[in-house]
Amino acid sequence: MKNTATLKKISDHLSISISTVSRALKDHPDVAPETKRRVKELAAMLDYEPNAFAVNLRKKHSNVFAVVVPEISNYFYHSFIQAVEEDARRMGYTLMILQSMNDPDVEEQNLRLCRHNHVAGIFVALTSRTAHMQPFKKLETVDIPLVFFDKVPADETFNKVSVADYDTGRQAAELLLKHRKAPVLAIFGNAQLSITQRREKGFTDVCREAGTLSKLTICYAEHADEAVRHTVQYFQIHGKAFASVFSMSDEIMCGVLKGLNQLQMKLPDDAALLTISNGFLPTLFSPEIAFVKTSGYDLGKLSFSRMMEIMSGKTFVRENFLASTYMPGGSL
Amino acid sequence: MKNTATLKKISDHLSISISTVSRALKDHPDVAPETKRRVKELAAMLDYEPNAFAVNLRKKHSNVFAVVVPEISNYFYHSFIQAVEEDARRMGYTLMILQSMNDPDVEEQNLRLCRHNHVAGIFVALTSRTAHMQPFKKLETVDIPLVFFDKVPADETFNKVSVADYDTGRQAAELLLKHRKAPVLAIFGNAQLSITQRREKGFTDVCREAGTLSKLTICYAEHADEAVRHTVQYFQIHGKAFASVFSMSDEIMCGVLKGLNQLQMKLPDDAALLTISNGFLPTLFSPEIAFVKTSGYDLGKLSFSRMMEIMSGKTFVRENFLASTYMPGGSL
DNA sequence: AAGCATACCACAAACGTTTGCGGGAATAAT
DNA sequence: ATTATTCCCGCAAACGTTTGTGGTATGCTT
Repeated sequence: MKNTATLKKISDHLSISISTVSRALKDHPDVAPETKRRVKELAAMLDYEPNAFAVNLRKKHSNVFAVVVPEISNYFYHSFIQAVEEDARRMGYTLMILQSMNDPDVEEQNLRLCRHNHVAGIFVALTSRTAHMQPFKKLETVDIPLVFFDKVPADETFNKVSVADYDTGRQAAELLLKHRKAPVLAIFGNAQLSITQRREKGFTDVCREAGTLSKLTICYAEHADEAVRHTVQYFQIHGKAFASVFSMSDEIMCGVLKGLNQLQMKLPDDAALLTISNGFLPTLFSPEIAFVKTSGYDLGKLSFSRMMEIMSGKTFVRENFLASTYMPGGSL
Repeated sequence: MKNTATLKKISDHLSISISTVSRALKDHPDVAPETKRRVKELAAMLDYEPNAFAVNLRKKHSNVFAVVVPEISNYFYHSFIQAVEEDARRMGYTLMILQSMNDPDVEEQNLRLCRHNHVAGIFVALTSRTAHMQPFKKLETVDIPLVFFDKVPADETFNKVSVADYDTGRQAAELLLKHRKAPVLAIFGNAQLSITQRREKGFTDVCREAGTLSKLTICYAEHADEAVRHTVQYFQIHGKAFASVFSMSDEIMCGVLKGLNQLQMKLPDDAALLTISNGFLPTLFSPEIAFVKTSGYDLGKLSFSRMMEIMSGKTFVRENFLASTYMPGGSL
């Protein structure tokens, strides 16, 4: 506590001024090479580290980025954070991770915290119930750069980085058609969400273009157990006529698997299964589930580089999209 | 940027001194009620928030806790962090999450960062390869409280909170015996890890006490695919004589499931399955896998309250243990 | 010898807050 | 009327750093 090294202690010890010590440590041309050497030597010996509080107070901003996500217990956000953290560390920044519990109020509270700590920038994935963008607008007035990812606002004036959901939906449909897996039962998530709408549009567009729209059955499941019900019911109603099931997310996929299990149906012979996933869960089952991979990790890398661009003055607003890739599995 | 409210602005506006404003905002008895009212009113209007940098510089410590884990992509640490984050927020603290990539060097670097940012306290789960405790000792000299969780050091002088691994192992064995599921194939993780050793000891102790040690077969798997191999091989060698499989972790459980699937064996009739888990994965399968739950969430709650105790001066060192609970599932 | 540039360094203000101390005015006690 | 007490409030130092400004040697040019 008492023995933490400061500029003052070094300057006293060397009988030079604080400012000279400060400049010596950052190789300012105004200080003699010999002085620099002595200062650096003593600093190393005392294990000196600049007091972050003082530096921040002086510079008026800190070197921490904030990541605000609806919930941290989510593999997608996990890998996103992982990617951002890697780059942040490399650039000398640290990360502050905040979760909104999918509650707009908590989200706003988190933003206050960010402002309050003068973070260098914020990566945010919106709550599904976030209605007004006012708190975010406020951040721009205090010069805190903002990058939205995954769950992004409709507002045109923000920087956004998101998964190319439409293309991902197309990709999935094309795969199923290529494997001749029609008729198909497609189970999507909450129909209100834009992510659902975009993926569904991509999926159906391909079916329409291929003229197989009549062989497509669509339903929606908000939770895994709802997906179980749909799976069981649709297969029984249609007399097991589906050649495949498409699932929009990990959660739905788990439900489908349980449903098929109840029906005593085996993958991939009794029915094929294709899902969209970030890549962890599908490989746990056997056979492994084929999926179109939306990489949180890649999204993190992209977001970070976008953040850096913004901070370096490239201030034009834009939305970036990230492509998905197919990961084969025994279920298809 | 320019229009952020400060004590000075408020004091100028009200023609009183900065110190009075400061005291008024924190209900210091030395300031008149009427003055307090006016100050608070103006502060609210200007949306004043104290500058965290200045406060920290003055107070010489920040209100952020650090959590240092080997890797964040782990459901157990996830739920731990979740729990800590909840309590931290409630107490006005924020969280800084650092991952060590299971690399002692990165771990040390993270600790430097913590010191450098004068965090209020650190929760740390050690890397599996962390050898020397020197960097941790150093933290105590600068008065940063430390709570180890999950992966804790052997050193007696640290505060530790961990899962009661021995008891958890016992609990699992007792359950299997109670359900008359001997003979049993028990698959553990890396035999070098203390967590493995404690769980195995608990498990075998129960078998020994019950006199069923001869019906117990033990093997070790470092990864999921190794568990697959073991499952397949042991069942074939022993002519499917096992009544049940015990798995020490989620990863092993996934391997066992794949192995049983290859063998065309169905749960729970052809073999029962019991695992130790934090509670997410076992419920994804059907039938759902029975497990003994080691709650990262509960561990987080316990760790936080321990941290608070330490910070409030209860400085005696000790190790706390957290009990596990049985979660029934169709696999047993 | 006078002028001038160069190299090196110290002074001091500023960032915004907290807090010990002291002082003046009003009230109460003697 | 004098002293003691209480109630408010301001002064100023401190936390550790960064940075503009200015100053003093030294060497160099005419």
